[in-house]
Amino acid sequence: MLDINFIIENKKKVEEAIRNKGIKCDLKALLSADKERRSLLQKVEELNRKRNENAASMKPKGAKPDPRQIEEGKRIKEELAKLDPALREVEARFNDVMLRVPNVYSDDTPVGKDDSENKELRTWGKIPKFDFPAKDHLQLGTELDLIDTERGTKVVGFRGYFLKNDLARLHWAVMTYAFNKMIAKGYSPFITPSLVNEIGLTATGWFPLVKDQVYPVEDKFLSGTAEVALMGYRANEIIETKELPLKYCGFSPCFRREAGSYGKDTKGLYRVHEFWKVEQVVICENDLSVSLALFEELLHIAEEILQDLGLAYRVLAICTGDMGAGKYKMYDIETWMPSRKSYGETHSCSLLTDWQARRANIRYRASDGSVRYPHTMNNTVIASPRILIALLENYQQADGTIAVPKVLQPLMGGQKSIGA
RNA sequence: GGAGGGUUCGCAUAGUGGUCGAGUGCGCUUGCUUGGAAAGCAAGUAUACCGCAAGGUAUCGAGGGUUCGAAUCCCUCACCCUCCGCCA
Repeated sequence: MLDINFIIENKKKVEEAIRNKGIKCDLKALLSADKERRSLLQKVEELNRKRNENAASMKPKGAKPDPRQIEEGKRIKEELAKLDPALREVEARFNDVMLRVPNVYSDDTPVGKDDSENKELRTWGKIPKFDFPAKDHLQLGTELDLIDTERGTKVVGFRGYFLKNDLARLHWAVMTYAFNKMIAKGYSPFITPSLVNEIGLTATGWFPLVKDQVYPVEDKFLSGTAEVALMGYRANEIIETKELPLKYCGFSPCFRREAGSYGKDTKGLYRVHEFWKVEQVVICENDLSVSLALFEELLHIAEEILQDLGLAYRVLAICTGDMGAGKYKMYDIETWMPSRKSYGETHSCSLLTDWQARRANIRYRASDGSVRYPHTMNNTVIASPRILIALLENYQQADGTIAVPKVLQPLMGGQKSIGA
């Protein structure tokens, strides 16, 4: 959410964001609703003032209230009642659009329609060359009894899967490795709820913008990322400056409907409805010089982990059309996946300025005593099973086994390879 | 799932129809006092919106309702606590 006054003062910039991000949002309707709302509010406030005045003037102890004043009170009440439906209607209309107004984007964000216009910033690592017929992760996983998608489909349905045996261990190893790394970097570790109410989903922008990606469960929802719970964590609170920046990392299962992607990535573990992720979330001062620096930190931590794992990757600056309504600036990290003969998205790093904080009503007391909305940002630390695709495919050996990256070996009981 | 009790300004509490956006204690801030500190004394100490300001309006878990007037009465919901049942 943006400040309505900011929207009014920066109408051009906001319009540009709506257009270049490809968001459906009627700014005109918002501005006219705002005008109506303000003028109605003024009338209501004036009537309230009169009502309070009238009531206060007949306070005297036990004395019989003046019938004329009671009549006056009734009259005011009736007038208020007349305005009430209109005010409710216009406020609902106003709020509805407000929740759909995208954030503006940074000057260095590439303008583009879709992911084809993202900009590669850098690459790292060596793309492996195999002197034997390389297999994809599904073949490797099935042959070595590590992945069972057939029975996964039996038990779950489309996109269902089981991770088995050493791959189940590798999953925990890489999760634990990433989690420990975050703790060492000074991030507070969380195991966050995945079954959640609307508060975090609205705060992060899933609601109402991409509500169709979220599974409902009775009166609750299955969250698509720990970011949802971590943004809800401090909702409606005022944080003391000395606490900032808040550095959180959260592990949780993640659920995504993947609505509208039925034809995409139908084989293997790339696009699934249920996965696990360690996520990093930072809440900091409303100051781009602070938040941009922390934003780079989040990116570098993720890069460091991929480097530790010895996986080749590239960093992309995400263009307006691919970045999502709330984002001010966004990077993706894509990791090399031999079977795709290209990089596949494994990390997504977003800076939201105060767009989420307003929705979550998270505020902080600045050092000058004023109350402000902080900047928030988040990035993947590690997400499995997608990262397992890269590990299986990049680390496959001529003898059909899969090597375990050095840093994960201690977490696999010293095991150096899988499928031996 | 059943029965009962709660939710007030950071914390603890007072407040059962008008003088209550709301008292007291603790905490915190500032000033006085002091060699310094403690104690003591004094003042201040929620948030949002409108307004240049003075000031106004709203908010006592949330949402409805009754009333000229609601923290206070009624209804619905959420959450917390106690007891019983069930259970990973």
